Amino acid sequence: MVRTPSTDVEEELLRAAEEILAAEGPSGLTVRKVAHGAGVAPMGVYSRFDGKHGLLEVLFVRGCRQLQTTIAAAKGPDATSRLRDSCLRYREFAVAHPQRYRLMFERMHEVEPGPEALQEAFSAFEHLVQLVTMARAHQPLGRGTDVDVAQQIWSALHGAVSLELLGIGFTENPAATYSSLVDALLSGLAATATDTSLQ
Amino acid sequence: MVRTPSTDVEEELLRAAEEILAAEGPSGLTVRKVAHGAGVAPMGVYSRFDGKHGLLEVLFVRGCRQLQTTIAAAKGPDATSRLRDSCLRYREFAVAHPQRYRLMFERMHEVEPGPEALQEAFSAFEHLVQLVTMARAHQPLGRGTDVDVAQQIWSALHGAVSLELLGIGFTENPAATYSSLVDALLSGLAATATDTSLQ
DNA sequence: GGTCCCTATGGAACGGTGTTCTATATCTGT
DNA sequence: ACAGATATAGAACACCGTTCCATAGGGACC
Repeated sequence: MVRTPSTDVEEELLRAAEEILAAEGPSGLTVRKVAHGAGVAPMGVYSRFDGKHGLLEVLFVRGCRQLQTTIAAAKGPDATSRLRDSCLRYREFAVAHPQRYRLMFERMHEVEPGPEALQEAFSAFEHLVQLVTMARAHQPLGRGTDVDVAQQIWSALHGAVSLELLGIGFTENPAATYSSLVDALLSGLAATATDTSLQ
Repeated sequence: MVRTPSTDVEEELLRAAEEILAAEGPSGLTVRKVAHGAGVAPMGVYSRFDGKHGLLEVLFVRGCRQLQTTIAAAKGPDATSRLRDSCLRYREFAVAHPQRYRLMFERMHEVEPGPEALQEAFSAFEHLVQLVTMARAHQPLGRGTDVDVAQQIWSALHGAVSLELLGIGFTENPAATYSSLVDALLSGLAATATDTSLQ
């Protein structure tokens, strides 16, 4: 029924798209360039995906999974240190794949991820929530629900990474400043913790 | 020598641009729309400003000044509480003028502010640095230079605001989560402070 | 006041974008 | 081998920022 393509065009399009993204950034990601890189006419992007929007959505989901994988690899003797290690790996991912991070967050308005993409993609955030839950099992951490605390941590991480990628960081050693921020926030969350039984 | 324009076209263009920005967001800001709104041909944007880039740069500088004004209005009995109030006003500005904040940071790659725009515009950040300096005169606050600490604070504020404006905040009460984040970070900075004489 | 000239402007045109349409070439099933 | 469906290539469309150029308009001088 379904004609099997001679070459897997979808994979070729995604390969070309990620190559262009890494080389030229989100601005260079045009339908014509991606199609040309895959040896296909622009129409292929519409038959295989839902136009540029669908292509970007796939790249968005892929990026979120990579980010989750990076964070999930955090190691440490206890839950708190694993949470801290996850925070540090968050920046390492963004620094290692700046164009991908830009596409996912700075240019999220172009991606316009649908509910399914957001839901399935942001299990990365739920993983952070789990880290918070486990850390809270051993020590108090912040106010509000686990989601609230995870959101606060994510906010700080994203803000630091975002400003650094935007090039408007005024600090000399971004990694050290980032690390200090993580230490200060986690320390402050432990200090300002309240009863979590109400969550 | 210079022909005086019948109406101040520059002001009219900026008025139309800010009107469109507030109504439709950065995506709706097209040269043709702005020129039409000002009753001028698109060419006017190039004779009065340096094309769309120059127009966006002016909007960027204006936004930074508004942000600085908002933050500078912070009140409090001591420097620490003024710093905390400034942090809260930061979010209030973003929530009150979301499209402007988006243009300034989320779409900064379209604005491409030049060195002069960055220098004169980001005196807002220097104001934050001054707040940190004054707060540190009364209590220890964080590690590193005043700029380092200010950068950490700004990172957290921007990250929280950015995620909220992106619509990927999973918390129920964004204002409360934001306030908790500020409290936790300031508390943590005070707790993780080291000798600042090395700055 | 009349004339000339310069300048700023309006409108068309250009290259590029995402998207759509349609004729065609190709592959599948009989 | 043939008939039919299908995916594709290429042109076309609307929009974007930008540029070019003829022209209408006001300022300077007589």
